[in-house]
Amino acid sequence: MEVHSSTIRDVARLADVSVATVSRVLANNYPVAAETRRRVLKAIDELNYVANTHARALAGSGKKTVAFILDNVRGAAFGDAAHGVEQEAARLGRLCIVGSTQADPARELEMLQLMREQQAEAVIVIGGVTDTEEYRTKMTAVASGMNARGAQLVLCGRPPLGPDTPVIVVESDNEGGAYAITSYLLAQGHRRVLMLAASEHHTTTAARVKGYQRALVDFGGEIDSTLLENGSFARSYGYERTEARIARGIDFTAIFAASDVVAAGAMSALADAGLDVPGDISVVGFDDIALASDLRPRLTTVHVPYEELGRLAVRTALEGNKPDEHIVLATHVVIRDSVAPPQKV
Amino acid sequence: MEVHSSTIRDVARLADVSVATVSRVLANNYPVAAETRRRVLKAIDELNYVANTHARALAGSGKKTVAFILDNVRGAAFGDAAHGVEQEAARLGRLCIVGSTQADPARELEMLQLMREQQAEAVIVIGGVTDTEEYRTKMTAVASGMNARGAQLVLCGRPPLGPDTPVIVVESDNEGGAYAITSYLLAQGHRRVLMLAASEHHTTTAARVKGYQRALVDFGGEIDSTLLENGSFARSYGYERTEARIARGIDFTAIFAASDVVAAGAMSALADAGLDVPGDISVVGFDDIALASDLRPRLTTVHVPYEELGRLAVRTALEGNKPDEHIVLATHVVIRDSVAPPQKV
DNA sequence: CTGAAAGCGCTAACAA
DNA sequence: TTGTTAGCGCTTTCAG
Repeated sequence: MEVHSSTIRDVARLADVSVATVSRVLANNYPVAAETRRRVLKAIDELNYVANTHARALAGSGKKTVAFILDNVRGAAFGDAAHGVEQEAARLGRLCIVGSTQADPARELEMLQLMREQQAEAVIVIGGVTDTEEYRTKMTAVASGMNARGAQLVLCGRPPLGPDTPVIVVESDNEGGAYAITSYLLAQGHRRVLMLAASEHHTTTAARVKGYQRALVDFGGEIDSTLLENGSFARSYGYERTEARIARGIDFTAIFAASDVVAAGAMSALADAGLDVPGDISVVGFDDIALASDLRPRLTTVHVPYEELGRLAVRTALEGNKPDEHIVLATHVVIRDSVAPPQKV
Repeated sequence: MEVHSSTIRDVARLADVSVATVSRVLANNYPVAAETRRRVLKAIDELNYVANTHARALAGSGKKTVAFILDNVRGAAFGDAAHGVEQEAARLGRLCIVGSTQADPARELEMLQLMREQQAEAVIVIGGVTDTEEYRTKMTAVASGMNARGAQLVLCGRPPLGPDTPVIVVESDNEGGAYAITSYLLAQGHRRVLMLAASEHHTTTAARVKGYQRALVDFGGEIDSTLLENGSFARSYGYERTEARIARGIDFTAIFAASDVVAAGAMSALADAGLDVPGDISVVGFDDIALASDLRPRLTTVHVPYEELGRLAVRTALEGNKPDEHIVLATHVVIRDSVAPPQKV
């Protein structure tokens, strides 16, 4: 039952004016006699007329739109970033289009293309990525293509592509945060810190691992590769890997989880094994999502300003003037209750 | 630096064919000589051509879109629903547009209008609402208006508007869930259950309060209005109100928070006051978001299938055939560790 | 203050 | 297999 919806012409006919006049009362940007305006408004109301954005956009007017693409709308961290994007876009009078990719690179490219077709003024890609040659090539092409038609690609929480690529990058200092929290653990006396990292070539994880290792080295220790686990950002990974390490014999005094969610899983496994945090084992996370303060003990972690990241991504794209700006937001350690000096052996 | 982006005509010129031919290779729905196709593809590539969705939509083709509107992208529960919507929309080949309203009714109406202008095939409004006469009137008008032009309004997690209104409703059984979990508390021996509800006329809260009170009455008890608090769905409300009640003297043995997030706040206040859960006070929540299993003790709560709610909203709107279907998904109690029989006095 | 008419970029008959 | 052309619904000069 495809109903023929009423157009501006129907309104014009009913109000007995020209379409131009209707357009003018709609846009409210041109003098129209009060009586005429009234008639037009009445007709609009009677016909339940709703303007067609597509026609408007084609004719060169209409609201601009901002698009954002993320792995998954659910993740608390990305949810915060999405919120920042949405907020700022609304503030600047833009509409938002979203797409999620389930971490599938092919789907990411597909969404990117879709967003470009939508004539998005800016497309914001949120979250880390597995860095491959192919990814860089394709993304660089997208960036140039968008730039050529006056649109802007923004990488949010992901490193730059390379020199001279017209892409705005807004990320947080993952390496610095990891360095800081590892140092904190070290300063408390821990020497064997198990790191529960995500997949190896994922940019976010890579930076966090790098900070962790740099702290270890700077502190005069060495890097024990058996203390570095690779997996994912899932809670279940934190739980299972911790459980397995416990079963194999505990050869660490602290756990550095690459995300708060993974930390939650680890803490849960520790509790199930009858181990006390931080009495027996200390645990730290990364992200500082709301969950961190609800865990018991409350989780010591690295704060990442996700919402601000999202807001800045939009603002820089829409109001900035450099198509290749690179912003790095600071992260900082938030000390709560999940760390204590290691037990005497 | 508004760059003139290339159009289908530019491609046609470069490939030395007509625009129709270009359109045909793009749509891939009509025979085109291999050699011609190759030339066109090459031209597209060279010009970095991206089709214009608006023009496509106007000409009567193009991807359909589904829009969804929620209070706030951050909330875990709504995030799950949003995820369901996004997933299902993608599966059915639709693009998603989002808007958030910050619980401002005026903004909700505004977004609704915007979504309609976008020619959204379905507009899904997620989350409860403060039920007023004005809300019903306006929403009913929107529903009819959309229906008249073949679009569908869907209320997700919000009750129906009234008879004969062409709006699909997909909600969960809030009253039943509240009844069940209150009964559970009662069966454990609790008689004085403090309910931390949100704002009074909010549909979601109202249903939960109703279930709570019905259980009380069915169990032969009476309703003590001093045990019903009204506030919001915020964590801070849970914390502060609990803190205040403790200070005033504890006259309850269990707390029923209207959401898990509020329960988290309450548990935190309890812990800070040196009270043990469930030793001293039992606590239950509502929603069963991921947080519930991370709290210590793990929270006994009512499971609400948010993601499924979102998925169903899309599916029913796009594939259903009744423009006024009303679906109610069951909820159920998830027993974890936050409830114990009340202490002997 | 109002109207007529020329597009915006694309699709889909209809011709060839 | 390819080209020509008439719109899709709206905005916006340019003329009254």
